[in-house]
Amino acid sequence: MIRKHSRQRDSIKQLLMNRTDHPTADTIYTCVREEYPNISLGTVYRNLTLLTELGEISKISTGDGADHFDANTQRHHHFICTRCQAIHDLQMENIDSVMEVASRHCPGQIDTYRINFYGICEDCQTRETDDKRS
Amino acid sequence: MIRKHSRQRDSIKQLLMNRTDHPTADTIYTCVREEYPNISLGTVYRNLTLLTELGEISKISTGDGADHFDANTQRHHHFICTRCQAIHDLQMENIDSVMEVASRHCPGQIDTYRINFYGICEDCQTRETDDKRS
DNA sequence: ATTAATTATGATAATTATTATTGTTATTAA
DNA sequence: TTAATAACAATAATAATTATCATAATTAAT
Repeated sequence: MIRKHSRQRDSIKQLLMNRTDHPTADTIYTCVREEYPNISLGTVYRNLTLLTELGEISKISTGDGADHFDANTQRHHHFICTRCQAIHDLQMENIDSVMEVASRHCPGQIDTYRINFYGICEDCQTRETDDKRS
Repeated sequence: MIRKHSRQRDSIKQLLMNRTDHPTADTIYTCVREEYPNISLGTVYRNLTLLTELGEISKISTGDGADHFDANTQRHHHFICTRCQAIHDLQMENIDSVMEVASRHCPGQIDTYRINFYGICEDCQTRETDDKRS
């Protein structure tokens, strides 16, 4: 299955590399349309799936609506605000030891893992304080 | 918002408490229909959402298709087979230290976290070996 | 026990997120 | 330049979930 180059795919990947939030397919579609007004949402999905399979980007499922995408493929985890749904990258020390702990009672071979941390982000906390004040 | 009791909700929760796999709304619907043949899929979804909000059950999003549900509300994590999609509960030692590690660079207050471990389960590994043999 | 108030239900329509189909266009290698 | 084919845009289809609404079940007060 030889791949051909495509401007649309490049544009999608570039967009994703230039931002640290983690847009959904639909948001990416809206943005890429500024460069390619005729791009189809199907093309966005197709390429996001392809790039994910190739390991060039990764998919984040928060369990709340649409999937999000991330061009940072190094192992890292996410903090998800349960109020505004924003997803923040979490820079953190290596904790692969959790894999070993998990392995001890695991009915299978663990290849990888993902951690989602949930809470209220600083912006929402600030906003809350402001709201009370006014 | 006072709640009224409902037999259907009881049945859904009971079903979930009697099994350790983690059925989807649709599977739950099929099973509960044996007791309540006229129950509607909407009722299943409504009650699963309600029970989740009340903290009596929890929702598992694997990032692959439909959400799954779990009546075990104690903090635990999951091993997801990337071949057969089975979800296994992972009994494991307390690793809340990861929250502290994460907190150090986290732009907000962490309330909770979820870990999904991914890999091939023993059943699928065995099946693979058998397939090669035959 | 009867009634009144209201939540929950079943049936079904609507919505959201995503994938599949198809005829056309762009990319690549010869 | 052309031939082969991957990728495209447009759009239909599907899957998962939520919303609507008239009726039934539950609860609290008589």
